[in-house]
Order: sequence, then C-alpha cells, then structure tokens
Amino acid sequence: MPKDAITTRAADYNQWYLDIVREADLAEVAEVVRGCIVVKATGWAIWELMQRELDDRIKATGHANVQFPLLVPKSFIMKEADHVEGFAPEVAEVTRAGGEELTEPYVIRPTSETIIGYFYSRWIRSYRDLPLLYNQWCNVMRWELRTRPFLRTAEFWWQEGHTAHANEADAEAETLKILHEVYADFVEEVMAVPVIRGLKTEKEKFPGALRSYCIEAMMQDGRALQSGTSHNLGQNFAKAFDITYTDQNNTVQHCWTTSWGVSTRLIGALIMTHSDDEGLVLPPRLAPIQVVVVPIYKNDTERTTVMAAVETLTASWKGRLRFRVDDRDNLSPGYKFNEWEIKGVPLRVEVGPKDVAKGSVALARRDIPGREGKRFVPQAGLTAHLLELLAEMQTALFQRALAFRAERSAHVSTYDELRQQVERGFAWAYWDGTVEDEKRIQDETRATIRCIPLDQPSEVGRCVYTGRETSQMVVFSRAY
RNA sequence: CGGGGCGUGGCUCAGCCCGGUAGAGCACCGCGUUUGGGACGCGGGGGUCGUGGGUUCAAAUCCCUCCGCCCCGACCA
Repeated sequence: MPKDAITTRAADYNQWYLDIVREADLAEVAEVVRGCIVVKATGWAIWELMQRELDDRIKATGHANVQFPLLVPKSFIMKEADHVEGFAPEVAEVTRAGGEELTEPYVIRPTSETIIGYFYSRWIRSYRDLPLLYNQWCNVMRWELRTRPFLRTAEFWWQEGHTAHANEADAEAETLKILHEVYADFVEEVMAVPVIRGLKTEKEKFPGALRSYCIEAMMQDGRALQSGTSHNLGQNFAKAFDITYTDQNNTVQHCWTTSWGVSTRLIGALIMTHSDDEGLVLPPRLAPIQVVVVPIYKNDTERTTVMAAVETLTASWKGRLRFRVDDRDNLSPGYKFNEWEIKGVPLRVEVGPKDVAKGSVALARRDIPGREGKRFVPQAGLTAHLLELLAEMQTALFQRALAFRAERSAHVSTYDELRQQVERGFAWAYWDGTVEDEKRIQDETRATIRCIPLDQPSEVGRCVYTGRETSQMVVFSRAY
C-alpha cells in the first residue's frame, strides 16, 4: 500500500475525508445507485455501537421502538404546507408496482411525520393515551444533488422519534429532554465530540416545525456540522392529520407533537472531529476493536512461544475489552502497525520474543501516532492498564476537540470581524436581524446562523448587523 | 441544477492529440527466503477500454447519446 494513500488535511480537506472513509474501510460509494453508499463492516460496526448507546438512552427516557412503512402515500406529504415545500424537491416516488401504474403514487419516506401522524390520529382518543412516545430505527431517502459519504447521501440510516402530548409545555419538555439527555449526552460522552446546544432560527428550522433545537459540532476545518435535531412540531401536524384527544373536561383538543433524529451523519462528525493525517481516530467507546494485538516472531519456535504468551495475556480480556489478535501470517508487523493505525484502533499491543523474555509488551496509543505514542510496559497488570488508558483517551479526545473549538471560536462585534471569523471557525455575535438580513449575510459570507445557543449572556450588546441593542447571542459559521 | 475535470485489470494511472498486437506500478495467486514501523526473489492469473449508437477495411483512440464519479457554486439531516 502506498504511503501517501491519505491526502493531508492541509493539502485538501475534502479529499482527506474521502481518503479516510476509503482507507479505513468504512464505506464505499455505490456507483450503481446514484448518491448512495454501501456501509462496510467497520462502518456499520461503529453505527451499531452508536445505535446501542442511543437506543439505551431513548428507552431510558420512556420511549418504545416501532416500525412504520417505507412507502408513504404521496397525498400525505402534501398535507402540511411548510412540510411539502421543504421536502417536495427531494422525494423519490414509486409510480409503478406489480407491473401496473399505481392509482396513487407512493413516496419513499424522506422522514415519517406524515404517515405516523395518520396512524397517531387513529390511535389517540383520550388524554389517557398521552403522551405517546415512539421511536423507529430505519433508512430514509432524500434525493440530494451533491452527496458525500455519511455527511449527505440519498439514502441514510437514522432513528426518528415521534411523540404526541396533551399540551405545549409537555411537548417542549420532551423536545428539550431529547436534546440534552439523549443527543448531547451521547455525542459528548460517547463520541467525545463537544456540541453547542441551541435553537434554530426561523430560516433554518425543520419544515413544519414550531421550533427546532439542535446540537452543532465544529469540524477540523472550522465548519459546523449539525449533529442532531429535536423539533417541537406544535399543533401543525396534529391539525393536518387530525390528531386529537378528549381532555379531562370532555373537550376535543389537538395534540402537540414532536420529532427528533440523528443519523449516520454522526459517523462523518466522528471522522472529522478526531482523525488525523495518518488515518481514522476512534474514541474508545465507539471503537469496534479497542485493542489489537500484533504478535512478532521470526520462526515457528518463536511463533509458538509468542502465541502462548498472547493467549495468556488476552485470557482475561473477553467481555471487558473489544480486541483482536492479528495472527495473519502473510503480513509483516510493520504493515500491520500501519494498517491498524489507518483504521483507528485506539490501542496496539505488540508481543515479541524479547517481550516474552522480559515480561513486557510494547503499547502504542492511536491519539499519539507513530513511534512517539509507543512505550514498553510490564505484562503484569496489563488489562487494568489498558482499561485505564482507554478511559484516558476518551477524555483526551474530548478535551482536544474542545480546545480546538475554543481556539477557532471568537466573539465578533462588527460585520467585518464576522466575515473574517467565519473563514476559520465559529463567530459568536449579538443578533437582532431579520430573515432577509440572514439571507444577505449567507450570500455575502457563505455562513449561516447555526443556532441561538441555549446558554445566553445576561448582558445586552449591539447586533453585529443592524447595530440595534439586543440580548440575543447567536453562532455564525459555514456549515456542512 | 449550473460551470469545470474525468471514466482503460481490484487500485492509481500511461496509451487517445496523429485509428492498426491493450501496458506499467501496486494489489492478487504459487513457491522459497523474510518478519520489533508499510520485506524480497522467481513464476503466474486477471481488462467486452463506463453505456448505446455512428464514421471507418479497422475505434481505447474520431463524432453523438446516455450513465456515473470528482472539484467549485446554489439547496439541504
């Protein structure tokens, strides 16, 4: 394998990203299906680990999993005005089946608010049926014009939660609970990716929502990646689909609904937050293989001794560590070192004849690439040491990402400063402009308001664009 | 969807301008020597040159169609 298989970030950030996806064997562009990818074994293993962590949190907050159909009657999509406008351009339709034209075409779900709304209207009768708290794990399709593996593909995999509540306060509480207890908690604790929790502006909110909340992360090129959204849909979908209930006073009321989702895009966020020019870097909690063992030997005698030592060493790992012993006989150790580095395995243990003699192993950590991250440690107490190191790396990656974001963030008070700051990262600014102002800024700077952070300053300042006095602080950035 | 670039063994590409026997490196298979940071020798297998059409005695090469990919913009989880 050529040494220059991965373009450096400095040379071409986009190409670097594509190289990582390919070299780490996460996914492949499915050339025969426009805009789609094949998620390969390693990529899917990461997604499964993500799913498990998210699913635990979704259930811990009282939700149950269900599955709705892939196909949605086209008329359903048309029922909520803003929703139609938002999604119409990117839906794929099924117009023929069973060898005949369908009387009503189906769309392949771009999201399931409408079909779920239809069924909720049949299921909900009384306030006693509320709240209704369901989630589904599925694939969806949006016919995107420009696609990139994980970040934007025509088909992607996600979870979409859909809940119905008796009143606005309950729906709002649900929306925020998901944002904090499920999404932000998962992304920061498990992915080691720091996020800003915020509210979307009118311009950026979900089509059909009353309010959209989001978590925004900063990638290593300073651009923002929306990593999760949670929407308070108000009564918009309830009205479009007649989702009503009878309250304690025997009055018929429209429900308040929410929807929220995170997708395989998170894998893109993971790559672009932690990885380096050597390859993928995975936080230990999401690494399908946390420790790889590379045995080193020159002949069969050495092989036997070394493999016996490896067997003893790893005996207590089962169930405590996700590990693999790389006993492939046709590749040199050096090749394996590089391969596992490219694939982002957090820790590598090398066991050779000298180690067997000295009771040591060589231990390399991925967040410090090359020989620098390598040291010799005693075999005694190795398991505990590995577990400690994994925990330490998890924290170190988060801290490193946090420091990077801080370094690339700045408060700006003039439009000129804003223009300059969005070239390198997040620009925090007081804001009291209109949707039109926001569009104009996007035209001029290619940056948008990523969110209105939930933590707002107590002081007032002057709007970076209009100069009006305001207490509202927003974050501008270029985004994926 | 606009502008630009590109489709040739699995991968990266040469060949195309100027039509005439499909090539290289890496990867793969076999044997042997190797193995603590991307090993080496010898032998071997593998390509309807993206698709469809046209021109020609003859097309990877020239012309048209469609499909796909990459980059830059506009739109989006």
